[in-house]
Amino acid sequence: MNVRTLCLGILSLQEASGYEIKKDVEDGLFSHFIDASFGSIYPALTQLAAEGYVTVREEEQTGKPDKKVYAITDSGRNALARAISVSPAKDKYKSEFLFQMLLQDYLSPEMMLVAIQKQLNDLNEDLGRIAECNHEAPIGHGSHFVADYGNAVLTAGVKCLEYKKAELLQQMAARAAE
Amino acid sequence: MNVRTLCLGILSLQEASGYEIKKDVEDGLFSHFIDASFGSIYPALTQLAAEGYVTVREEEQTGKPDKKVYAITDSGRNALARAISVSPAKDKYKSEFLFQMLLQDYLSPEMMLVAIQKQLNDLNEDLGRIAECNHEAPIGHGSHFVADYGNAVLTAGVKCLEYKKAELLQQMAARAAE
DNA sequence: TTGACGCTATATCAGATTGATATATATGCG
DNA sequence: CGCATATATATCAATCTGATATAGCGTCAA
Repeated sequence: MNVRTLCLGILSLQEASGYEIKKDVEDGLFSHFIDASFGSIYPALTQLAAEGYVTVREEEQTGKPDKKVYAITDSGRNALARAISVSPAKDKYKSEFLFQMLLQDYLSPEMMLVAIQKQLNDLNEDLGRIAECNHEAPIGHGSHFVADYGNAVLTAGVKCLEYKKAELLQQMAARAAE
Repeated sequence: MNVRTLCLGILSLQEASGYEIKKDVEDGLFSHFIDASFGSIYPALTQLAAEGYVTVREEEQTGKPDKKVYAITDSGRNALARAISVSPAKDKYKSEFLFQMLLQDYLSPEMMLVAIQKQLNDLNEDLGRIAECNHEAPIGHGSHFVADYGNAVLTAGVKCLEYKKAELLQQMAARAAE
């Protein structure tokens, strides 16, 4: 799935500017399972507009710079329906943290502890974002589904890491006592 | 973290050809949290060799084509230690499946069921790969750490989806009974 | 024995994407 | 006024993916 389809999907839920789409995938409903940068979002919106899948409207704002608000068209909804009907690609999970942990022989216990703590913070931040989004603006059944899945997976990660952290602290204490 | 560092990390555990590195990230120890294609692995190895971080040796095989076996050098180990000492980037998780589920209004219940079942299969395949790898070739503490984390997270995903699947089947049965 | 298929193995490249950078408007703070 | 921060759009080099090409070798059936 490319960024064009992603934008169509978000615009099918609500009109938005490029900046707002970026916020959705960074802090919003989509943040824990989608990623996209300005460098792909803005060209995608331009292209979608050229293809007639979205309309643009310049909107003046008070206290903020003007923005371009994009809205999906019927033609865009059809294209979206076609795009998400094909069997989706397998999930991709990339973790530099786990890469570090696999190569832990190159790390001091102190550095491992820092890395684990950072990962715990990241996971808890994601959990917080999910809680906030689902409280503020749940969108149909879909948002509960992805929130439940996200909570389940992230909570399991936290639990596992809390255990690993305790184990490590115990080892460090034992070594210090020698 | 780029593919060059990834290759150095794998080569720090064992010598390998480009093809074998690809297998490691596709079916092996790294499969559930790393991704890399031939198009990035082969150029990375060529570059690492040019920089003196790895050595190459052509190896003839019986019953298979020849291969180029890469081995890490001391200079490469230093570069690796430097690279993994910097705080790792945040995990990236991309899920077209969750994107589909968020936009489930565009999907029939039957299509949702197919998607959920496919996701369950994918998760269980990953769990199978982890079990196999850890049984066959555990590499120090690191591989237990990543296996435990992967098991925890993937199992939580399976559990959540089994529940969602049952819920959906119940709804479909109720609708059919009307 | 031929040829179709699959696995091993390396290589290349167009197209997509990232991450950084540039530019601009507006607000608030000392 | 300068500085920081948030909003907003845009661009681009470097990187990476996904597809494709090429080739050696084994197996198995026609």
